[in-house]
Order: sequence, then C-alpha cells, then structure tokens
Amino acid sequence: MVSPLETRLSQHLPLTFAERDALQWLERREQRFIAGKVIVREGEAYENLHIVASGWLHGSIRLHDGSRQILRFYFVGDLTTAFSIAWRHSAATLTAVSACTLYEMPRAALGRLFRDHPRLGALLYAVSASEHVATADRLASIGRTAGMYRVATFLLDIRSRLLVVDGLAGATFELPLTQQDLGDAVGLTKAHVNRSLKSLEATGLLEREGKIIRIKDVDALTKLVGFKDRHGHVAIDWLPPSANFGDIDHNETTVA
Amino acid sequence: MVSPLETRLSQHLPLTFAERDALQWLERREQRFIAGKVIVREGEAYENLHIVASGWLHGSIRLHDGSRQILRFYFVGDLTTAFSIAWRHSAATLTAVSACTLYEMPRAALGRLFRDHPRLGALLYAVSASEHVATADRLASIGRTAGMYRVATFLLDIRSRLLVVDGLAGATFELPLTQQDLGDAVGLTKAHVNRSLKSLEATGLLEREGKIIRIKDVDALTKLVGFKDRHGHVAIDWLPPSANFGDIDHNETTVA
DNA sequence: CGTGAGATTGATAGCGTTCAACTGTGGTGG
DNA sequence: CCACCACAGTTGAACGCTATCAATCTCACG
Repeated sequence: MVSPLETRLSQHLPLTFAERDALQWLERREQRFIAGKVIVREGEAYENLHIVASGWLHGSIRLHDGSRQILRFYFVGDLTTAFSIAWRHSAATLTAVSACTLYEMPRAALGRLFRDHPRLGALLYAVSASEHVATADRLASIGRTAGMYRVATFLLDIRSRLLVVDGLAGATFELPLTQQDLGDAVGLTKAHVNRSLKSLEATGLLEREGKIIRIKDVDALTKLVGFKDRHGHVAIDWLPPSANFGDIDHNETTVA
Repeated sequence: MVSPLETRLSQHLPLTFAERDALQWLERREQRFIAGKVIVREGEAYENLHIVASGWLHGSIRLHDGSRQILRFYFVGDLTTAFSIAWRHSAATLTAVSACTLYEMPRAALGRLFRDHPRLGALLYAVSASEHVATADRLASIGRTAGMYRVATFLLDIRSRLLVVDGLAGATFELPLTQQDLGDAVGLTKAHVNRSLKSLEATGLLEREGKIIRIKDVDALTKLVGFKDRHGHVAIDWLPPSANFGDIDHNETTVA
C-alpha cells in the first residue's frame, strides 16, 4: 500500500495525514501497460494525468521532419508529462519503455489538490521547476557539447534519478533502451551513439555488458563532462505552512 | 498603475478582486537596471524573484567549457527564472538585455500566494508548464535541425511572445540582440548565425534592417520550419473554483 | 578622424550524418 | 533441435554542416 507520489514528495517534506490521504486519493485507478505501448499521443485530447507506480516510460515530441526527441524518462513516483496540463491536447507522446503500472488521475483532481492542499501545490510547482531546469541542462548539453559528453551526461542523469527512486547504491544499472532511443534523447543518430559509447569505454570510465551500464568512476566522469545533479533536493523554505487549520494538522501529524 | 503580472494572468482567466489585490502586493519593490546588468548570478544564493515591469531580459546558464546557453527571454509580465525556486541558489543567470524595470518579490511571498489564492497557484503552475514545453521545443529544435531552421524558429517564437505581451499586430519587431546572443540562444556560433540569417533572407521570407526584423510571410515561414506556437493560451478547465468563499467572490467580481 | 564593437566573409578542419554492409542474438516455426 | 528471421548493435566510407580562426567591413561615437 505504498503510494509512489506520496513517497516521492515525502523525500522533500514531512507530509501531514491529510496531505497523504489526498495523494492516495489520486491513485485509485490503476492501469497496466506492456513495453512499447503508447499511452498518450501528442496532439490528442486527453483527460487524465498519470502517476508512475512501476516501470520506465518516456515523453517525446515529434519534429516536422519526422524525427523524435525524447524529453524525459519517468520512473516510480513521477507525474508524467505534467507540462501538458497547460493544454487540453497533450504536448507530448507518453510511451512505456518497459512494462509498467500507472495510476490514472483526472486533470481536475490536480486542481482540487491545489485548492485543498496549497502546500502540496507549491511543492509540485517546485518539483516541476526542478524538472524544467533538468530540461534546460540538457538543452545546453545538446547545443554545445560533443557526442561523447552528451551521452555521458545523459547516463549520469539517469543514474542520479534512479538513485533517488530506487535508492540503489551503486554505479551499475540497467538501461532498457536501444541505441536509437538513446540517440533520440541526446540528439544523435544511433550510429554515432554507438561510437560515443565506444569512446566512453575507451576512457576507462564506463563499462557495458548488454544493457548493463557500469560507471567505474562517477566522480571522475561527473567532473569530466561537467554534470550538475538537479535531483537531490528541492528547496522548501519558501513553502506556506501546511494549512489554514494548524491545530488539526498538529494532531494528525502526531497521530501519523 | 497597471500591474504587469495581473495583466498577464488576466489574459487566461478573469481574476477576482482579492486575487488582483494579492498580485499587486507582490509588486511594491521596484528596481531599475541598465542594459547589460547582471541581476542574479547562477549558483549564488538569492532571496527574491522578479516580475518584469518593462524591458527585455534573459536567463542563461554557463557550461563546463565556458560557453553560455541562453534559456529564455523575459518580457513584461514574466516571472523571471521562476524555476530557480526549487533551490536556494539560482539555477541561472538573469541579465538585463535592455534597460528594464523589475519588481522584487521575496521567495516566501510566492508560497503565501499559493496558500491564499490556490487558483492563482494552479494558474502559475500551468504557465510554468507552458514555458517548460517551450524549452522542450527548443531542445528538439537544437538537437535535430539545421541552423537556418533554428534561427527561424527562434524568431517566430520571440515574435509570438511579443504579440501576447505588446499586442503588436505586425510581423515586424526590433531584436535588441547581438548575433553572439542569438547564437547562445540557438546553439550556433555568431559566424554561423550570420550565415543562417543570410540564408533566411535569401528565401525571401525574412528581411532585416539593423536590429529590425521583418517576417514577410509568417504563415509560410511557420510551415517551412514546423514552428509550434505554445504561447497563445493555457487551459484553465482543470483549475479549482476561485475560492473557499464563493459569495464574496461574486460580489467582488461584479464590483470590479 | 580614430576607435571599438559588432557584422560580414573566407578558408580550413572536424564532427556527426547518411547510407550501407555486416555481425550477433534471441525468438519462432517447422 | 535446428533453420530462419527480425532487430539491435557495430563498423566503414563519403559527404556536408558547423566550428574555428582570421581578416575585413560598417557604423556609431567621442
């Protein structure tokens, strides 16, 4: 009965009972998808947002010339393609990378969450902000650096997020992507992704075995490519107090 | 006495008196800056967010190798580098492009806004989402398209935002940027920016006179480069009702 | 008229794409 | 159990876009 979104948000902030209850209400409609399934298609009207309960997904947009840009990968506890909330039609395509389980949540439920739990609304704003900055980092990386660096930055970023999500200690993880997918994420062709991976291996900082990636010296690689980790924490000092009914809160947190 | 942020948000949604009042409270500390001034520096602790009252600014980040990526330009009514809210230290450098006037607003004031006016919080979330998607579009553009297309997309994007902000009817506008700046925004060197502009002029779809840009056929150029306008509207159907005190609202909106 | 910043243009080199071929591997049907 | 197939990964060769470096030009300004 662990709520993924609650777990995620709790990493930033101790939540009140009422807040946790509200989050769990968002996670009642469970759906499962097989690997490769397109869940929401760019440009189509959509009714629901999705919270990831398990599995990998990605959000992508398609360009004029038919090529695809993968914007972000989503893991347990992520609110997928949340940026689409600004429109009735989805801004991106949501695709299951692996088999996954999602909770479906009506758009209006997010509005109610802002109303009933402003502090959670503000926290979601901050989380969304951190994702925006991660996108911005990738923008800079793609615009200005050579292929090998883009790939390394990408791998460090995924590793960093998996750490937060899975609590995996190590620098070894499985990357269930084709090199084509990887290329669509970092803006390279699959051929050059392959060469970039080879170059990385040649530095001795990275090893591969099939889909398994092992970063042999995370610090050295981080320094080499100038990677900035944006996922550790979000600032909460600016958030409003947990409610208009502070007394009830106090009771409930102690109960919890 | 026109409040820029209020004006901006009113474009999406009729605001109540209380909401408008709250927004105006954020705009009491006015500051002026000359062109070129660095207002917030990446990585430094910061206390305040800024609302643009007049002028152009941009937010940028610096890469490992010293090069600069401009993430976004800011105009009247924009909440600048709002994504930094997720950290105590600014995620980006905020620089005045032209002389400008800003309102300074403590970070915690944003938190109070979420608490006291949840609907505004949700609306800010949506606006932030639309900016995130704009960043994502640029990411795709930079990763996958040739220089001429990137520049054209950038110009169409700026034009589109100026339309919203200034209500300018035409396809002619002043671009107070050096070609170096433009290159830092679209991921090209200044030399290649120049060649890309020349190529665009050669198509007959664009004219330049100094800093003045005239797009001769917006629709044709939009179609040519596959530009998607993300600035027109944000969806508000998911927002919560305007307050817990519906009756007061009703009075106040009619009074207004 | 000198000065300096930005714009423009040219020559060259390199990175990444494109296209194509080949290899390895896991799954499937006979 | 094996032949076959599809798909991903790998590698090579040639091309083209963009960076780099440098020189020149333009223009506003003191």
